[in-house]
Amino acid sequence: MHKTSSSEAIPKDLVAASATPLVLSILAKGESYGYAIIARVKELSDGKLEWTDGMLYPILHRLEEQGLIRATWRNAENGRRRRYYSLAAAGKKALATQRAQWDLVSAVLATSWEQAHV
Amino acid sequence: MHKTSSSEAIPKDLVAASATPLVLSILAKGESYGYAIIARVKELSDGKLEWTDGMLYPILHRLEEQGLIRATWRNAENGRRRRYYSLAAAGKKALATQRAQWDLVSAVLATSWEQAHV
DNA sequence: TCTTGTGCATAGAAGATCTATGTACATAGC
DNA sequence: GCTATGTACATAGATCTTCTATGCACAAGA
Repeated sequence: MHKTSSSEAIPKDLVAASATPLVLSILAKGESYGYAIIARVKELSDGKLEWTDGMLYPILHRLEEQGLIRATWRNAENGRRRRYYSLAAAGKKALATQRAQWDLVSAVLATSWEQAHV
Repeated sequence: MHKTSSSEAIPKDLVAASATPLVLSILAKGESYGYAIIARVKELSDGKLEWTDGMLYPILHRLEEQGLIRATWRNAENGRRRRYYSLAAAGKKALATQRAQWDLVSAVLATSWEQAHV
């Protein structure tokens, strides 16, 4: 999968801010691997969020390095080699923290929007 | 106001992603100026979000350059010179767009969290 | 006159992102 | 058995952003 650009895109900073909690929460449901995670994000967002593999892998590597997720190589039924990721204990905690932070900021925005009658 | 660091902070990327819509929505309620915006953010977040002036002004300059907000120098009652900002028409539109984008991403996260039983 | 608080400003270090590009192999079609 | 396509992972480094550190100015109070 080598895709480029797209129109009406979600701003980069928003994608960046949501990427980590989204990956963690997907893995919280059970182990998965790169391509499947991208497909899952697309599915969850009704096709509105389309990640590229090039942006996901660095995130996975970073999360692994931070000890939030664990990875193992395994062979899929179809004969392909895949790197399966699963949530580590630290990742579970991080997910809870990040969710709280996201909710906090969302609440602040909601209040401000309300008062501005957006 | 020259403040440094803080503990248990909201991640930078989340602050960055929320900063623009937050500033726009504050200005949507009526014109304001740098220091007051910072105070308003602190108030809205119950003290949990504390922006520094150093991070806000570049954002204001960028938004002005993008034509989303307008600025004028004026003297406050206290004799101080202040730069008052107000929302431009383009800013109103941008705010609506950004709100929709934030809500979309929030919904995706919410779905994923729900399924993961976070 | 010193300190504190208000108020705006910016250079540039530091850091993050992600595009472009690469490899590899399975499968299907011809 | 050749080619195209899709799956799957990987990463260098250009590019862009962010924000810390620092500066200026002035009012007011001590």
